[in-house]
Amino acid sequence: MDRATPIRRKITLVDIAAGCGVSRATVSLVLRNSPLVNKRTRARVEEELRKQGYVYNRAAANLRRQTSSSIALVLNDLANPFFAEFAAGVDEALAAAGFVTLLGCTSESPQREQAVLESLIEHGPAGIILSPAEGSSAAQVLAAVGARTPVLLFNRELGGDLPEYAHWDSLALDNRHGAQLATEHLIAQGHRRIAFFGGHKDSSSCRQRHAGYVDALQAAKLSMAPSWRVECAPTRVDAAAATASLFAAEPAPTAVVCYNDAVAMGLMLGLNRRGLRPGHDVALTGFDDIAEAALCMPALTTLTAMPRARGRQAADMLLQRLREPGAETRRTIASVQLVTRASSCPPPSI
Amino acid sequence: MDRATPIRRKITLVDIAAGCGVSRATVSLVLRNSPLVNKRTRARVEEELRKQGYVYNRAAANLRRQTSSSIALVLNDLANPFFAEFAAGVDEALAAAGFVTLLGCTSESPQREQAVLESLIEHGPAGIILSPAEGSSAAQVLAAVGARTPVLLFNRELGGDLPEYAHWDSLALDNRHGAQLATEHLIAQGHRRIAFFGGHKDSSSCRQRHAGYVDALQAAKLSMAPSWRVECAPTRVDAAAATASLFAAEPAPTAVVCYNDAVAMGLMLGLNRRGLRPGHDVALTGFDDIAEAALCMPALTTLTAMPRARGRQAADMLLQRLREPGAETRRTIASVQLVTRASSCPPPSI
DNA sequence: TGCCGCATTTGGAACGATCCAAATTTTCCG
DNA sequence: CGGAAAATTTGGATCGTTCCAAATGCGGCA
Repeated sequence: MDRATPIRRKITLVDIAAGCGVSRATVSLVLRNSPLVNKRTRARVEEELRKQGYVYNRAAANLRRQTSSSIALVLNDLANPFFAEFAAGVDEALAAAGFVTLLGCTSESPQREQAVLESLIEHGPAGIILSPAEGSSAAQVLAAVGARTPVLLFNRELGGDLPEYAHWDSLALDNRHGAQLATEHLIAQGHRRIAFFGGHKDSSSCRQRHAGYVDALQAAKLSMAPSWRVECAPTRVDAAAATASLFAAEPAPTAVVCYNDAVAMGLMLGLNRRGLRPGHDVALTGFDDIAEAALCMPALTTLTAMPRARGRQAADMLLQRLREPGAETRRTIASVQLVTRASSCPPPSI
Repeated sequence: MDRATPIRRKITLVDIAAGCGVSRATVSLVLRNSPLVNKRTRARVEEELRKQGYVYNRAAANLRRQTSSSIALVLNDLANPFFAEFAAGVDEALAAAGFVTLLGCTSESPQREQAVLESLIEHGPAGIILSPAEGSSAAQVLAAVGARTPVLLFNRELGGDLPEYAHWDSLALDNRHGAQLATEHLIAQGHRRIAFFGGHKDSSSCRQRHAGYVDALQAAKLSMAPSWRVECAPTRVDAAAATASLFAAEPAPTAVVCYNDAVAMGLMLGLNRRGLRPGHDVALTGFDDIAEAALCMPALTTLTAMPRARGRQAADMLLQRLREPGAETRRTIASVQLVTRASSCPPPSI
């Protein structure tokens, strides 16, 4: 049976031109809404476009015009709800500006990051939004993407220095001030023995958050004990396992500023296992305001960075850079907001 | 100082060819690792490529070869952790196969879905992985993408019928069997009055899950009361608000099979407000195994679909389709697994 | 020396769009 | 009606790569 198949070879400008007796150039003008073409010609061409089911070949156009209509978004961890929201925001803003998003995930591995960037750059994105993998270095990223493509760094700093000709914009969260807000809030609740829990010292965001915590304690003239600074991987399981170290020495803290929400959740688990009720016997705060923060028992006091808005902002910053390649480098720090919930209770003794 | 600026115009094959005195064609052969070129020539060319910092222009190559190296991934809701994990899995498998992921989010709007598909298709993806927005119809999607590009439908069915020439593969979850497993588990725990809570009847996944619930009840010769079937939007707030309907008539259920985890979380909230302790006075189960399911109090018994593995599977199915365009349409149903946690307690009276 | 076969290299056309300068048609006005 | 100005259309070159048929160089052998 020789039933007509609707899957035919690709329709191009030439087919349309032939179909309605004009030249390629005219069809091209119609496609781009040029005011040059005659109304009646335009109507004829548009009819033919519809009839033949033409689809524009943006790759060919980009090749000829030396332009690009894509932006690469390279994330260290898409499965993290914070970055998923961020990605949704980026895509939203890019789509609105007529760009498409090329996605790449690095799973926190600098090697994969390098490979992903090398692969994406071959597709000629107009720019790159990069949330670096932990341990990724400026030299490495520069080698992969070259100096032609503008990069916007999100959330983390790169190790090592960039040569001065690579002026990369960045968008970071106000980690320091955020942690300070959380700590001040706990102090205001009446706590005097406050620990900082989770994260690794070699992560820039962890250092910054810890610094904010120290700021607040010093401003309130409160002291810290060495056992009140516990490092662990920023995951629930690790945090749950590390809980014991907090209570290794006397006096134990009555409140804990956690590196992030995941760590805080793990700590809740760990506290429960020790027979301590989080939000009752021990106060705690997180960072990120992931969805479960509002839901867990007790609901978690945390800092929200509004990741979707940050995604839109990152996209807008990069688009702005494309518009003005020569403008001065921008290093934006987005403020974060304290969301007070049940977990940051006053100390039990009061 | 006339320090060389690393930002120059784009380096092409011609630059390399000129730089080491061979022809374009030879350089092209080197790039594609052709065995035709002489060893010494290859070495010379590769040196020059390195020296000039050449980057391959895949778009130009794709244009010439009539190929594509991208796959579009269109999701109804990237902010949902389930889809974020799925996307990470898709990207992982595509990257391994040398493809890049073009991302598109539709925010559950068929209109945006149409727009997103129309935009992405202009970039000429080799195929599309689509998790349709609620209410999206086959005709609409077909109009946007045409019949030339293979589509893999994930998770949901499209409204309306596809013409037979558009043979689209699909990957769905075994909603029916999953809900049946959950219901059987509750029956095994001793429950006799079991409700089905949440979701909309016009959603295919909700119908399927409800069917599995009915299967289990009928197999156990248990009856259902009309008030034990409550519809609500699949969000926490709506579910919390709808809780009262479950207890509108006597006798009230002792266990509840929820449409998904979000609904289950909302129900927990609603129960708490009524002074009922979920996982104690009322047993419940969810669906999806989102991250908070393991964390909430009580931890939620639910069904896991292993979204990252599903993402890899979806990508592999589509890649397989690209390899064999003529192969028979595949409609795969991925099994789901029951994860038993504290929320599915025995009835209080036992 | 001349010819063959093998290994290697090459120039021109092509992919599907856009740019541009020039050609063609239409409109307007004396 | 003629001719200039305006409006519209057009063919050829081009973007960076790959394909292809043909050219080149070289060693071996009669």
